[in-house]
Amino acid sequence: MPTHRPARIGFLLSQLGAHASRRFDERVAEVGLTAQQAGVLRILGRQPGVSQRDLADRLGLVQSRMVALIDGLEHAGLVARTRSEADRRSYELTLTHAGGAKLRELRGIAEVHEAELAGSLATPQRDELFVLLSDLATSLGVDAEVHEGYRAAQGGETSGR
Amino acid sequence: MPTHRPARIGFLLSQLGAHASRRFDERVAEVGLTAQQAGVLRILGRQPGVSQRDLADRLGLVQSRMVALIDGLEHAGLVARTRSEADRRSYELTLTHAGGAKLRELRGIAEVHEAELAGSLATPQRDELFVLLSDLATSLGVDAEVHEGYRAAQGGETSGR
DNA sequence: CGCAATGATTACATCACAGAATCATTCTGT
DNA sequence: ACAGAATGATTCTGTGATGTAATCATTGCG
Repeated sequence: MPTHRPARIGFLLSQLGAHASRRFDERVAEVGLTAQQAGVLRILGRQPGVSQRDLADRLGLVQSRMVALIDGLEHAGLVARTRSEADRRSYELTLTHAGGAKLRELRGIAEVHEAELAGSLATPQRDELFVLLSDLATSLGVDAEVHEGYRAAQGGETSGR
Repeated sequence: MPTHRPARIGFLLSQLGAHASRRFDERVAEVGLTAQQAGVLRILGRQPGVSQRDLADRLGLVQSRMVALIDGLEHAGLVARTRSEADRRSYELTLTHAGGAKLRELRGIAEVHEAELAGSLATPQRDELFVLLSDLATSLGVDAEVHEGYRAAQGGETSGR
């Protein structure tokens, strides 16, 4: 056995990723949103006017799922559907005024979330960790923009957990 | 805004954790298991004779879920149920011979998995990352043993993705 | 001895999600 | 300009994962 150190990094990433996701879910739930909805608001904040199709691709889910997702945001008054004049099959989705306010609120949440997660590390370590994780994401092709599903990962990892 | 660097570490952890979990799922699926089942085998390998109740607590799921989980492993001939003599309500779960073999197979998978994930980092960086993640896990109370669910985290994180 | 607590099990409800079919609209080739 | 393919949104339906409550046998405590 050449590399006999157990497979810990994969295990830790799974654990910490699950933890980070769960905590984030809880925080956004406190302002009445799901993480998916938060993702929609984020994208619309940076790129108003995208279609449901675009959104679905970006967030890594199917079109049909997007319908109910946008329905919820529309009923909550955070997102507006406008028929595109260029292509009347599609909508141009935009944030309402309330949607913009909610997005700013979410950014505050993200900062608190970050502080909770990385707050125990001293600044140099935090920077170092950021660099290492970024490198990893790049070499693994984990794109910040295109999201690739995210299913359960119960009990796994074999050599840890 | 004091810390104006966007909340990237939480985001990266979620992304990379999802990626790691998904890839691990795929790999264990190739040997006919789910990640949950792999988790059961791992624990039984280190601690034979535990009950379904113990297992459920350790893996962070409910008792009722454990029934079908063990059923599958039992039918596959990897795990054996034996009535406990001390407490005849519960079972003592153990790995069969085939279960032990499967566990060794899983350990090989975990090594390949680790190599895929962390392989792009040079050894010193990999060690550094391991230390940082371990510190994080410790200070966040993310225990390697007690697993805390793991639900979807679609589209979230607000300031990235 | 009798009642509360506990392990395993079953039955039931719910929820997220994917996939197929549908409808309106747009695009493409000729 | 027109017929057929492609595309965006929507609806419907099936499936799988999971939690909760009820049930049964057994144990432990007073």
